[in-house]
Amino acid sequence: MDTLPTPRYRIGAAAREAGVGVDTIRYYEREGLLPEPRRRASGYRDYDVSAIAQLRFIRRAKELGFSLDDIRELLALSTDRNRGVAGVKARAQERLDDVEHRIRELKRMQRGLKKLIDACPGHGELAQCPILKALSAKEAS
Amino acid sequence: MDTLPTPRYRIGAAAREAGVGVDTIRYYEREGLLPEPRRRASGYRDYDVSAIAQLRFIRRAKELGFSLDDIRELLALSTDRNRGVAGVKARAQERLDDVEHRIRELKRMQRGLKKLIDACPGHGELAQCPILKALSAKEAS
DNA sequence: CTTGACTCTGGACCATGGTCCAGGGTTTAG
DNA sequence: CTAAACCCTGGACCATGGTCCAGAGTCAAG
Repeated sequence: MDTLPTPRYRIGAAAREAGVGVDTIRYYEREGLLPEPRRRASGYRDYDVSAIAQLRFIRRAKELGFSLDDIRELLALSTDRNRGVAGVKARAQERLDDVEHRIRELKRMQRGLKKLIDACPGHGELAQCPILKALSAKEAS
Repeated sequence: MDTLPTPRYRIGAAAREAGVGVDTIRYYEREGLLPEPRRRASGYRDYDVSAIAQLRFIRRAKELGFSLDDIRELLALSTDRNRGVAGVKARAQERLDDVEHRIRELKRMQRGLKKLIDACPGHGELAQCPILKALSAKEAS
């Protein structure tokens, strides 16, 4: 049996499939996050499913809090036979530590804000507002 | 008894007191986050404790996740006798909602990352790496 | 064969939150 | 009196992550 022709995408279709903008794709290519795709005779970029997958990878990684720099590195590791798996795991662990740190920070904020909101009657003199008091804003000059 | 002379600060001292940079203070002033201070005969900015307090307010609010836009609004509310207290409380509530939303998002990331890390042996074939698999990165072209 | 939708390139532009610099004047310690 | 440390202004510059534009070529439907 002969292989089915794999689907091909022009940039617009690829963008729709991956849920990103056309300009974003070209931007990622410039930034080295996406390999340069084949070109059609017309000069149009010609993507296959693996490019779509990589775009989704980038999107998901971004959702996991990776910066584009992080992602570039992750992609590089994914083609490095030596440092590969261990490197990827280490990156992921770093990202997890970072995420957990951010959760702790946000919980601190949450406690702070809750305390202020609970203490605030929501009416009355500005001078009595515990939120402003706590933040101690004053006019100068 | 006569009033004690209130302490006065030049921009450098104010910056040290508030824990921000000199350029940052001038930036906040340009952006309308800090009132224009008095000037000395020399033209030097002349701050008092309330300006220091306001700088600390800005710093703390930023730590609570407020953007400079948010903070500008908070400062405006704090001088608005009508919408004042209720407005401030509402802003704080919005910020709390936002913080809680971000905590939920980060916990989602945390679960995702944990699952990947636990599944990854840390060695072996790249092709077998569950982290890369999950993110489905492939080379195109 | 025309029209509209799509694509190309190179480069400008956006918001955010600063940071740095040049070319001056001021203040203070020794 | 001088040198160091400080301050002034206006404007350039930085990273991040895109977004938009002009002017030109390509492609599909009717």
